[in-house]
Amino acid sequence: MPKETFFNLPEKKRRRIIKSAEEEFAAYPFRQASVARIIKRSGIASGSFYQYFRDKFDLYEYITESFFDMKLRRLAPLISAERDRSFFDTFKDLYAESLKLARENPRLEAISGHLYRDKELLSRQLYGIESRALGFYREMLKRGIRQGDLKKDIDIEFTSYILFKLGASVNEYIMERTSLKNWDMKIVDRMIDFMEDGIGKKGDIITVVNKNRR
Amino acid sequence: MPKETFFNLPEKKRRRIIKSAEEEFAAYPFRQASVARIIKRSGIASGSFYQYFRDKFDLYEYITESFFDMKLRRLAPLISAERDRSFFDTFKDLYAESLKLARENPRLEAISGHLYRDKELLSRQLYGIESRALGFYREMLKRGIRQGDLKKDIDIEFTSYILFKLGASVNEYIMERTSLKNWDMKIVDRMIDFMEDGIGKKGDIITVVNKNRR
DNA sequence: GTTTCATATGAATACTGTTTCATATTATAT
DNA sequence: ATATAATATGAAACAGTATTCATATGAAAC
Repeated sequence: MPKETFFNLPEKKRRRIIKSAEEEFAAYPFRQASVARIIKRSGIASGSFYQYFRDKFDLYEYITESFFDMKLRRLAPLISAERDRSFFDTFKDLYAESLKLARENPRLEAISGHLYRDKELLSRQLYGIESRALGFYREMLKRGIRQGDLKKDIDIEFTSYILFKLGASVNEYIMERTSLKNWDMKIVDRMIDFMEDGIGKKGDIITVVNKNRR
Repeated sequence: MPKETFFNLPEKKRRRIIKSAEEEFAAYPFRQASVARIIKRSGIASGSFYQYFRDKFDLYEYITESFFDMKLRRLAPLISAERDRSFFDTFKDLYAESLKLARENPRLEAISGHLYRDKELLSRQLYGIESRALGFYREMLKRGIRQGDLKKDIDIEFTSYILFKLGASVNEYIMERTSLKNWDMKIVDRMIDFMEDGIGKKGDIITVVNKNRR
């Protein structure tokens, strides 16, 4: 947490500092990001920086935590049990929303892109992002099985890990390409098809649709 | 490429240097790996280091390239067209072999683990590891479709990317856990099931097995 | 024994990095 | 107007980093 001094600052100055920091952390992973450059860009003295923040990580943590908080606030309503959507539809909703969020905040998205590639950072307790996300997927999978949307013999531990990583990869895939109209969601659909049915060609199949499928 | 001086060295010394370097690059990603520590551990003078290698990257490149060369030599026979194995069986063979390789060379495996997380390093021409691997998956997919093992409407570009990332993730998953007997291959089977059929529960299905399926 | 060549050495160089600290400035309260 | 507290400042300290270079050592050649 930044020091009180930082929060006492006039908003304009505070915003300028945060913006400079976001730019820096978007351009470079944490370790390569330079306090010196953040200072230069935001036009404050190096001494001041340490009046506002304990150290580089303090600022980094503040920025990323804020972003994840916002993300969680936006995604939480989508998994509410009352919505009565199938596992895969919920998954799609979550994806649509988090892609929208990413497009609205490309800087923050770039920052968390770096974060996801940094093992050491990922496992620092305060975040526990990886384990939080895994827990989240685990619960979704359990519900999916209860609802009859998923095979009931899947390895939850393994599958939650795979979905977590798959999600990050698809995100990267989309972010690295320019966005044409509706293109993002086409990719998401492809991923969900992949998750749901795989890529294997079955024999010639006659399917008797399960009645209570949502 | 290391300088000639390096290759003129007595084998024992050469091996000691390489071992120290491997330990360093296994413990730290490239940028954090320290030439000073490699020097200390291998007991050579800092000046000598630069008699042997152009710079830190020269040594790093030498180590990683050697590893990938070996890997390729071991995997290449498995994709020979004469083997007449299905797409998924080939995939499994490749996985089994590269896991064996990883278990035999944990240090080298750790090094390439770091490498896969480093975007900048991954895209340096000399490697082009990512694009090489993607090309490899692309060809496998095309053949899988020709053989009738895969759905014919898959997006090859997207799917090869996904398989590449999925492979790396599963590798990580396995490497992070202690190896019980046959446990590795159980995980690989799970991944292949996931790839082939997905996790979605179909309706009650009657399958008419396709006769020319291998 | 002397010359020649390859190799070995570690102090010195030339950074870039974060963080501290004593001091100056400004704002607030009395 | 004075005292007190909060904030601003940039030089300096400190801890690294990779790399260079002049010199020393050792081995082989003549």
